[in-house]
Amino acid sequence: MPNAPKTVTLVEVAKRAGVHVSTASRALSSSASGISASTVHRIRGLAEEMGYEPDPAAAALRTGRSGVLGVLVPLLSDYVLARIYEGVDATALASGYNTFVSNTKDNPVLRKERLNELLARRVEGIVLGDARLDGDEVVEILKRKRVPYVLVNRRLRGHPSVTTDDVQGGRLAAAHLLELGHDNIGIVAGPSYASTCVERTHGFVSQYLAAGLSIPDHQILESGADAVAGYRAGSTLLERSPNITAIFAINDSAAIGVMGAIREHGRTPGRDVAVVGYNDIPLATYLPVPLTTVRSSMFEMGREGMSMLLNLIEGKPAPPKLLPPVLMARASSGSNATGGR
Amino acid sequence: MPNAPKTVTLVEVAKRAGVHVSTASRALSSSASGISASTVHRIRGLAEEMGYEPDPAAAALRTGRSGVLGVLVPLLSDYVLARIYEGVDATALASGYNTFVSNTKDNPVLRKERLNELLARRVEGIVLGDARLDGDEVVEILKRKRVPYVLVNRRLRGHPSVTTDDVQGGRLAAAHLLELGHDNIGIVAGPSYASTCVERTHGFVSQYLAAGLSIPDHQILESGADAVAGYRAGSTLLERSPNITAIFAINDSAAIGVMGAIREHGRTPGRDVAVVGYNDIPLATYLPVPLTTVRSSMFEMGREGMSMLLNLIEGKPAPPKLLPPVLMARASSGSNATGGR
DNA sequence: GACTTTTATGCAATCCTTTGCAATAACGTT
DNA sequence: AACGTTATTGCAAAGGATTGCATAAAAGTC
Repeated sequence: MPNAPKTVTLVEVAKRAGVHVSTASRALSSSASGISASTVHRIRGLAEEMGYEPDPAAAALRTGRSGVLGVLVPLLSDYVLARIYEGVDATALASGYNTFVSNTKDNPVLRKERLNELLARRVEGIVLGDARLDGDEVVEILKRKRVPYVLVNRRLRGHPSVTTDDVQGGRLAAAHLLELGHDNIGIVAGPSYASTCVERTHGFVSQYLAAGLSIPDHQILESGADAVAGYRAGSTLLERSPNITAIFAINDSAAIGVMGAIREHGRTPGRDVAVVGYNDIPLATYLPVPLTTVRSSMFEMGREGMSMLLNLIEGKPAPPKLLPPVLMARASSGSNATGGR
Repeated sequence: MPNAPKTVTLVEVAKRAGVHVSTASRALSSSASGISASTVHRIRGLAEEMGYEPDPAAAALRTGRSGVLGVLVPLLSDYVLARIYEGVDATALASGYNTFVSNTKDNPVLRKERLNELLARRVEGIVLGDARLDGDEVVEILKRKRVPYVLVNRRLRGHPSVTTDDVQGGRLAAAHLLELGHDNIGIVAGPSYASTCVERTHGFVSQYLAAGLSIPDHQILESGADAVAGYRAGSTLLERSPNITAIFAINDSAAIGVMGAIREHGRTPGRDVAVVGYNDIPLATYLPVPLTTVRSSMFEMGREGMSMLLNLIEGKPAPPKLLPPVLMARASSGSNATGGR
């Protein structure tokens, strides 16, 4: 290597300071215990001046701590997950950790592959954004191997998690549509392996039941979670039951797809058919027909999830946490825009 | 530590195989040179069976290669950047690398901080998604320190990059609106430090000039790059010049904001005012008024950018690369939907 | 002032792989 | 049969930081 970057090592700093490496090491450690204030000051100054940066590989090798955490998400190009990850990563960085994030596309095979890559990298813990209700091998492996982990976005009974109170969110959406007098509802329910979708749908349905109204099974459509899926499910619903007056979609992307379907059926979202989404992605307000939706705190969820993981790593307990959702009423449900932007 | 995860080390594999660690190491390396086929087979089998995974820290310490690359982007929760990153990361994974990705929010101070974190982590190269035209300290540092890097999304003269041909993209948008007879145009031009925005605008304007039409300066608005910014700039344009018949926005998020502004001014996007965006994010087709836009290959850009970085790391040359944009005509420009979905 | 306690620093081992060099064994050649 | 090759494997050092233990110096005690 002709142009080796030649980084400064601790020995060089120590040599220059006229002390032993061990002294230099201690002086630079956060709890510079047993080192006189003057040498601490001197060495830190010298290290700074020489541009010394500890070699993470050497430190990891010695301490067994990689300083790296893993994050698995279904899809990072989904705003919701990206935003959660931003919260996760910001918090990790603030605590001196870095994160590896990987897409799993909700594919069980890919999930295990990605998990193994993370474990091979010796991550100290994992934030899991794609937990599955239908027998989640990944969480089982994590539990068995005693790797600290926290679920975000989706949750599983008996595992540490930070999620939105999705049952409550579903109820909010239902209460809103009930208040507007809708009694013939379609639901784009998303995939059945995602707790988010199941709980939102359940909350919605139970609120209607509480009002003495039931939603027929053929008007609750399992689906994907993106705009295309929303479009397809929306089309099916409108064809199957043309007299539906409102559609609840388990997230905003699907809701946007639903609006597209409504338009293609020659109707107008918000006037002819009410649409309610979930998450309140930033675009929601700015859509030609602003979207009524249930706001969830994505960034905060990531932040809290990472905090919980850091606690777990330190051996502290981590009770599951629910974040409260808020209804944002806008034009797509034909309501007077209470939520505003 | 009562519950140390006790990972299997190479010594244990070697001991169990009855060979020296060095033999085991060589047997497991991809080019198992100088080791008999039989022992290679035996040791690999044993390693697999024992669940051996090499310690990346130890390997990195010895070889000086961390196996990690860095990625800096303005904002990962922006679909465009997330999608580019997915391409980057997928390609890195396929080559045995992992990536650290960080948001810089287009903030110069944050950029330097994030860069230093990546360098402290000993990344072997960096993909930069947020290069700035107004004197980019980060690329200068990378160049000076001889850290391999590739620009994606935005480019800078004289630096390796993979970007969309944004001038051409701007031309396509302009040609489309010219064809539809629009001669009074507003432009939501985005930030002036981003080559994407500058080049798209320049391409657009030059195409109009070529057609003998000029666009007045006060109808070209510098702005942010998200929906809010698009909304604000759109509002300003519509108030300033009510007789504008078409607006070109430098990306789809801004375009969606513009459509919101148009609607709030009591007009209908696509009928009263044509809107053209850029990138063709998946939502674009499914909007209540489907968005005419210039498609760019985001995933591919990430993939190509990472390939180029890997080449650079191996010392191969890396000429800048331009990807061709494609116009997707939809309802927001009032055109008969040629582009389809 | 002799002795204990505290404070500050040095010593050396350790973490796990990788790799240049040495050594041995197997093979072929004339 | 003696010797040069080639094929395998072992040896040991290196890479950079951390940390328990030991030592030396300083401070404190009666």
